[in-house]
Amino acid sequence: MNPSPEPLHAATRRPRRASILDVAALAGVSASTVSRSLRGHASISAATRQRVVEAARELSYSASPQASGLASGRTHTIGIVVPFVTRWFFVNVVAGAYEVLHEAGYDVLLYHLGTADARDRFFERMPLARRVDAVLTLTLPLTEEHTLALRALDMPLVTLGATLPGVGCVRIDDRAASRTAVHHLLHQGHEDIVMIAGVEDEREFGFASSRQRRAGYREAMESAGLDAKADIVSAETYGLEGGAEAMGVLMDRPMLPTAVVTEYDELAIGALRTLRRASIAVPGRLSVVGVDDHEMASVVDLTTVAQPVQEQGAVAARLLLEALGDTDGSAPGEVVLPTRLVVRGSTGTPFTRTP
Amino acid sequence: MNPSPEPLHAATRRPRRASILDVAALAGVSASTVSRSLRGHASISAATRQRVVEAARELSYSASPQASGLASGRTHTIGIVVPFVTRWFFVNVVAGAYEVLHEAGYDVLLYHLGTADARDRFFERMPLARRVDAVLTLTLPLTEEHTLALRALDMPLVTLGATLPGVGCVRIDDRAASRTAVHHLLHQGHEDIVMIAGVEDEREFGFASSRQRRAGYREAMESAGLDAKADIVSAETYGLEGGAEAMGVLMDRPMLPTAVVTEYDELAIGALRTLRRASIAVPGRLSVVGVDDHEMASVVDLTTVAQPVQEQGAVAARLLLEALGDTDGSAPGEVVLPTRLVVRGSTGTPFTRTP
DNA sequence: TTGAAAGCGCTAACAC
DNA sequence: GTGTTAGCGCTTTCAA
Repeated sequence: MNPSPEPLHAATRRPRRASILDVAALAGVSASTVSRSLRGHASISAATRQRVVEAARELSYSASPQASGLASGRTHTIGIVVPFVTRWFFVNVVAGAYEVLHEAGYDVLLYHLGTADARDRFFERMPLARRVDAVLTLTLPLTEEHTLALRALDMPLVTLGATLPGVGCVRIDDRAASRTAVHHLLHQGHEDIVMIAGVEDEREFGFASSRQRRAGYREAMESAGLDAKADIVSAETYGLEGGAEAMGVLMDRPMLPTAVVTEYDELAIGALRTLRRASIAVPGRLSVVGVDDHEMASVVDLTTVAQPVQEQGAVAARLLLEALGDTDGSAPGEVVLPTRLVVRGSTGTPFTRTP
Repeated sequence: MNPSPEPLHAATRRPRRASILDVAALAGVSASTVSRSLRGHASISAATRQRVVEAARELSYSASPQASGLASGRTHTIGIVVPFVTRWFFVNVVAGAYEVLHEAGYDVLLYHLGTADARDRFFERMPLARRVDAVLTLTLPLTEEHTLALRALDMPLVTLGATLPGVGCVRIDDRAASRTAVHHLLHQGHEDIVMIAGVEDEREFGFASSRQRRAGYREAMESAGLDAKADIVSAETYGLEGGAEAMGVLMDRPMLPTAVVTEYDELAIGALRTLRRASIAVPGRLSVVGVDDHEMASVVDLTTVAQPVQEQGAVAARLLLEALGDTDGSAPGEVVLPTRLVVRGSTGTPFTRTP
């Protein structure tokens, strides 16, 4: 083994990256001219710019974001704050936003705020300050203090899946989505329709969308004159396992409903697992419908109300870029994207004891 | 509508964030003392530090990462480079790494390099330079030029799922994982075992793990004296749809094998969807086994070889932190994590025409 | 159209 | 222990 892994033709060590001065020297101009040329300022002669660009290429120069950020006050970075980094919905929203932001030259700084405590700490210390130019928050249950801290940042802000007064927002109509799911079951003749909804811990998981979807379920039941039958089982944990357990709870009851609607697909998928293991026929004995159109919905043949996920991320990103362009804080819009029912094999006519 | 959304009690506008000088003034010390106190330098009297910390809290001061980065040469940011942002494996690796890095005070900058072109552009412009302190690359097929550019960065580097000579690496034994899957089928009496593997485009998807898993399959078949039957079908696209289509291709052949092993679970899950739609019994007519233990594997009852995913991310992150601590470039280790067979309901004894 | 000079907000080397 | 003095590598007035 060679104790010194460096080649002996020294000078190769730490090939200090070229600075703006190196480029300036090579192009025979001043640093300011380099700066302006490279950022496409109008007031630079084509010839000069040409020389500068070539010099920069020659030295593989690109400006230090740190330095230019410090000098200009812009970071060219967007912060995205998510409650779950691994869940299908969030992952896809981030992916959608990422593409748009990256295209526009922005880097993405990801913050994962999985617990209410993490959120409290985060908004207290506000690591976003001076690190990003704008913020996208996903579906986070925010307290008064959180939103105040966010506003104090005084930078473009867009929320996704949750509304904040006066803040740009992208979402679907969660109530309508939920109603659509229930209506589908009603049309098939179901009356005993129970909802499996997400964790019911306001501080930790108080997602606005969750409240809305629960409300949508109740509305649909009510408008069908089935208020008395409306019944919501809350999952104990987020995701698949939560749905699986909730279905177990439902099965322990004396009477099984004929249909279940879930707040989101992962709950439905978990429920389907429990049903399969218990050999309960779907949709023969029980129909199941979700909301999302999760990638795996097609695999388990789940009927669901599809929402555009990557697109929501993309739209949110564009809203942010728009706000970043304006100097005046033009009215931040609210964009509501459409959902649509996707009928698959997990729903059918209700089970009856004596057909 | 109020045309001026600002409160009239002016002065609230843009409450310039406190700088280190403000804190220094309030605490009655110099800027350097503030800097040292806040970063826990040893040579500061407890009393002074106390005063500084309080002053900082009072003004909700926290250092600008831009400025401190520029001055110190460290960014307190780690770059993670992934080929897919939405795929289960990558998402979970990122999540595992994120927790560890975040805990250690590092921010995470995410780069998505979905196509070979994107990779070429990325490594040419190297936006990582001066933006991060260390880099974690996930399973990327890297060309000579890419790795050179990466090395020229001269910062700690760890790869996950792919080995790079002289670079720290975290992975599983992909060949062994694949062999385990095949052995499981062999033990059940299968001989007609076909592999469904990922896209076979070296430039775009030439993942090392893919090559290794294919090799493992061949080895296992060979050591069972079944070389002649070894047969690999490559998917056309990455993920579920790829597996679904590949299974379709397989079904169009005159003879269906009795078992299929896939390179990773999403392919297996896609294959299962195709099989269900074609009403081909699993495992009655065909057994299916994957590699990963994807979250959904339990839902579709898929037998698979489990690998620890978040843990791989966490281990990689720790390797990075270690390298960041050392001043000498101590030998970057290679960590190989164990896999284990998880038997579920998608595998069974081979189908025979005349039982 | 270009250059000189003054920072951006911090940290680090050197004094004391 | 603590303060002083230089920068880190850019952008941005302000002049020319």
